[in-house]
Formats: sequence, C-alpha cells, structure tokens
Amino acid sequence: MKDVARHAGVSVSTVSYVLNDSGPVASSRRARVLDAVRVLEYTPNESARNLKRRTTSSIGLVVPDLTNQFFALIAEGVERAAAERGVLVVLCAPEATDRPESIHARLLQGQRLDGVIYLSGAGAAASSILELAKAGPVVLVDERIPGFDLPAVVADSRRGAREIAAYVLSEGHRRVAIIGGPSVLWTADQRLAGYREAIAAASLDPDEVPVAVGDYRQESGYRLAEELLAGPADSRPTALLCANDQMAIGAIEYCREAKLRIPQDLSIVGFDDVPIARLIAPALTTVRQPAREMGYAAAGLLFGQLDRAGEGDAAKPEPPLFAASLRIRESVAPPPGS
Amino acid sequence: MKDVARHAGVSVSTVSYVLNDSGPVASSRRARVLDAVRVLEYTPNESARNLKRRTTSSIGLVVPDLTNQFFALIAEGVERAAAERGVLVVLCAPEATDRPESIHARLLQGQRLDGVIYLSGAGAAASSILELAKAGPVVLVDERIPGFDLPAVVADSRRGAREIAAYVLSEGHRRVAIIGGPSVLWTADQRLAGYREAIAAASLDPDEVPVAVGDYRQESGYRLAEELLAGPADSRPTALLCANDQMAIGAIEYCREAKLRIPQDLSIVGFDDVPIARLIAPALTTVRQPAREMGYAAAGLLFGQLDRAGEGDAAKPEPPLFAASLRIRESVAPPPGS
DNA sequence: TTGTAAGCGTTATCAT
DNA sequence: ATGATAACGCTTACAA
Repeated sequence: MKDVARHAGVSVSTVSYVLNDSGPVASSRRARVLDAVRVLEYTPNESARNLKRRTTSSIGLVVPDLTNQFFALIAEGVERAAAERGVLVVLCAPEATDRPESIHARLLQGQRLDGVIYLSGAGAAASSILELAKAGPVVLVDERIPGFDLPAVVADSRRGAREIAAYVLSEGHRRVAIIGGPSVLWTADQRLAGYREAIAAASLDPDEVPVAVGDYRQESGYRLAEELLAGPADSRPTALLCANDQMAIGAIEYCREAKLRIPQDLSIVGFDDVPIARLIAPALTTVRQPAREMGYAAAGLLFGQLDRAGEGDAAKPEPPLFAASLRIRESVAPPPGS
Repeated sequence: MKDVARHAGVSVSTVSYVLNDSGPVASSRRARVLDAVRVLEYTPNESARNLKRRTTSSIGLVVPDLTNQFFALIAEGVERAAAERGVLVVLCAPEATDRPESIHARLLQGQRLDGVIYLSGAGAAASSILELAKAGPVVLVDERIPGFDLPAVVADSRRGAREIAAYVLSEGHRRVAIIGGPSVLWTADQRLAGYREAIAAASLDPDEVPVAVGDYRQESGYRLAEELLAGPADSRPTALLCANDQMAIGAIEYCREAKLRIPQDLSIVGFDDVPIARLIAPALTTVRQPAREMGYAAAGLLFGQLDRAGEGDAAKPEPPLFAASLRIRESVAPPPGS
C-alpha cells in the first residue's frame, strides 16, 4: 500500500480513502491512485484489514452431512447470499469430537468467523447451541430452540407432516409407523406432532403408532425400517412415515434387499423433497422444503444481525415461515389386500 | 494477551512462547500462564496472528455443484483432513461471473486463503486454472492439466471407462452412444478415450459412435439423452455411456418421462458411483471413484506443499493413482430383440 | 530463561 | 481535501 501511495504521489491515508471511499478525495488524485493500484497489481491484505476492523467477512456453516442433498442445497443458498456480499463461507463439520460446539465458539471468539449458520440435522443438544450463540451471532436453519428466540429459518414442518400423513391415511392405511428425527430437534418434534394430529384425525390412536428415532441419516433409515418391519406380514405396518428423505431412502434400500415391493407391499413417504426423491424407485412421495431459498434467507438474517451490531438496534425483521408442500408421487398406494 | 501477561506476572513474549511453544519457558511460569489463560478465558486473535505470520490457516475449496454427491463426498474428505490440522475450509462456488478464477486468485493474493483445492467439474478453462495457480498453491481433484504438472488427485478414469464400456459391449450392444463431460476437462477426455478403446476392441468404429458433450450436471444428462434418443427405435442407441452418474441420472429421468424402460429398452451406465447410484431405478451400473479418500488426499497434498514452502524443497511425494472399479448393477441388459 | 521493542498492513483520528 | 501517526493484537529478533 505504501508502494501505491508512492507511485501515485499521495499518502497512504489517501489510498485508503480511495479504496474504501471513506473520505473525500479529489477526483484527479483518486484516478491516480486507482491507476497505481492497477499498475502495481495491488491487492489489499485482508488479514490486516480484519485485524483493524475487528471483523473477518466470513461466516461459518455448520453442516452435519453434505451427502444429504437437502443440506447441500441449503449450503448453496448460503454461499450465494454470502458471495453477493463478498463474504466467505467456512465449512464446519461437527466432528466426532466430544463438544464440537466449543470448537466453533472458539472460531467466533478468535475472530475467525463473524457469525455462524447452523444446520442442526445431527441433533446437537440445545444447550451446546446456546453456548455457541453466546460467543457470537448464530442463525438456525430448519430448527428452532423453544424458549430462546435465536433467529431461525424454518418451514412449516408440522403442517407438512400433517398433510402427508393425512394423505397416506386417506389411501386406506391403518397400520402406520414412524421413523422420526433426533428427538432433541424441534423440527423433528414438529413433524412427529403433525403426523400424530393426522393420525388422531383419522380416528386412530397416535399412541399406538410405533415410533423409531433416527438421526436423519440414510443408514438409520435402513436400520429402523428393518426393525419396524420385523413382524409378520399381517401385523406389521403397511406405511412408513419418514421424517426426512434421506432416511426414507435408507428404508427403501432395506425394502429392496428384503424383497418388499413399494408401494404394493409397503408405502413409504419422506420429507424435504431432495432432487433425487423423484428419481429413486419408486418416486418418493414427500413434502417439499425450499432448501436453497431457506439457506439464502438464513444468510440474509445473519447479515442483518451483523450490520445491526454497530448501529442502534433497528427493527429486527421476522423471517418468513416457508411453506412445506406435499408432493404426491408413486411410493404410496392403498395397503395390500384392500 | 497483555491481560494474560499481567495476570501471570510475565511479559507478553513469554505468553506467546507458551502458546506456540516457540521458546524456552520455565515450567513454573508456563503453568502460571496457562492458568491465566483459563481464568481470563483468553482466546488468541487469529486475525492478528494471520497478519504476523502471513498465512491464514484456511484453504479454498472450489466446487461446482454440491448437489452432486461425488463433489459433496470430496468436500467431506477435504474438510476432514483440514480439521485435523485446524485449517478452515472455505466454500467457493464458481459463480456466474465472467472470470470466476480471478476472484479466487484475489483471495490467494489478499492472504485470505493459503491455497486452493479445485474441483473442476464445471469445466473451467485450463488457462484460468493456471492463472489461479500463479497466485498460490493449487491442487486439482479428478482433473489434471496436461503439460503443467499441477499437483492432482485422480483415479484411473481411462481404465474405468474402458472396463465399463467393455462390459456393456459384452452384453451384446452394437449401437452405443456417449454422453461425455466438458471437453476441456482432461478427465472427461480420458473417459472418452477409454470408451473408444473398448469400442475399437469390440471391432466397432469409434468414430461412428455419437458423442454428446455435457457439463456433468443432471440437466444436461436429461437434455442430451433426449437428443441422442430422438431417432426411430430400430436405429437409435441401445446403450448410453454417461461420463458421470449425475448425467446418467438425468438421462434416466428423461427415459422415465419418455416411457423408455431401463434396461429392457435401453441400457445406461454412469461414472463415480455416488451413494444414490444403487438406489435409483434401476440400480445404476457405474465405476466407483473413492471420492472421500480423494478429497482427503488432495488436502494432504496441499498441506505438503504449504509446509514445504518455508523449508528447502524436500521430496515431493507422488500422489497415488486411485483405482476406478466397475460396479455392475441392474441398469444394463442385453439390447432389445437379442 | 525472560523482557523490550520493532514490525506485520490497514484504518481512522487528528491536525493541517 | 490531505497527510502524519497512533493503534489493532500478535510474533520474534535481540538484548539482558
């Protein structure tokens, strides 16, 4: 930067003023500076900037499983919003550490990250997320912590779950089972609640519906399907409500190996509507969540928070509740023998 | 840090020595320092460190399409290796900018990134990658630039392609067509070469095999399948060799809508063996690339380069050529009417 | 073994 | 409108 100043025959402060237009500069000198920048191929040292500004223009993205297209899409949305602001997105996998959150908290405290977007699909305890939130701004996606209003971007899981369950039941199923998400997750809870509402509305007893708790990963869908379908054909469930597509896919994988035909022998539904949902066999009936948009919105929310940090607390915009809409496809049919 | 020093009754340099053990410190004082750190909950300011050390402990990961599980797995591998070193991984989507590489080059020059791992699936021109490489260390994954030995992690695409094509032909197909990757990519070229070798070995003329050039995205698989299958049933291809799974999936999507049965009417194969490949309908015959391992190896290569930057140039380890192994599944059958 | 002090490349406050 | 200059928080000669 000193070089640029010398080359342009001005002082470093003038250069700084030009680069950030943070001060009045005569247009002739401004031109000279810009020129020098080009000639010398000067690039500002961001580390120095960060130090001085006490901010890093980068945010963390905690994502449990990139292989899950739902998360991948959210990540794309976040990245897009960040890129528009020249902000870097740091990928944070919640490792197999004991207390992964403390790692991320350190990143916030150590000024490596200005804020964090948290996809809590793996089912982190609320307490650890709150711990993280104490270290800096955090926005939740597809999750919410009751009682603490952390900013969060969610879709109407409960309604989506209710509708898809209602649809399954309307096809005539009486013996359904649920593969739920991690029980510590609010969203998982909401979906469960939605399922139960529909079940009750169909004059069945929700408490008699078997519920297996998974972790949103494909493998657990496989395992829990195996478990739930262990009984004899005339008493086991004829429909499986899975709290996300990834587990539904796992369940389908199991059925394939177990020679259970879908939907003739068993109906299966998911949640999320990931891109491949309609391409697996058979096409998965599910509930669409607008993942990319949600990621984009989450980043927007976080930036709003970061901007507001300096100024007096302006109006905090309420994030929209995204719609979760039913996608009826081929993986559901009336129960066998009906 | 000054606070810590004061609290421990030592000088700041002593604190620094302790924190990086970069100097001899009496164990009694070391303990006092560590203690003060804990009491004051001191976290070093990484921006300041970065400035001083002229390095950022973060690397860029350029990934064209997170929705493609192959890339997602590589990303996971990279992230894992990076986490082991306390290095941050910055997600870089090659935006719809004119010259995206210049953005990333800036990140390197501006000291926001120590190096870059480049997944060139989108088909960036070699020239722009080389431009990037001038700005800092770059490691390629699933790609290579002939004539310039940038460090690269690749699998044996050519052999994999040859084997899968040979398998398809051994089922009796005589009219095959190819959906290739971006023609600027070396890997795409290798696969094409592998296909052609097998075709020639089957006493067919490789030059008569239709080749459509895609961009490795699902959508282009869809579109090109439509194109290649336009002719009358008795003259159109009976098998489609797709240069990656994502495009194969797109092709399958098209066939589904066009009511073409796979594999009865048409055989399709892919490349990569992404996790869902065996779950789509029908299970996709493909060539496995060990994506996660490749990502991990790429990060290792990059770190090796970064470490070597300081010292005299030690032996540069040659990265292994990963195996690409055939996965035979249900999407291939003998041609119709045989 | 420990402390002092000089930067690292910016930004921002102050005089001018 | 412009230019010195003092931070920002850390590392690392060099001195003690």
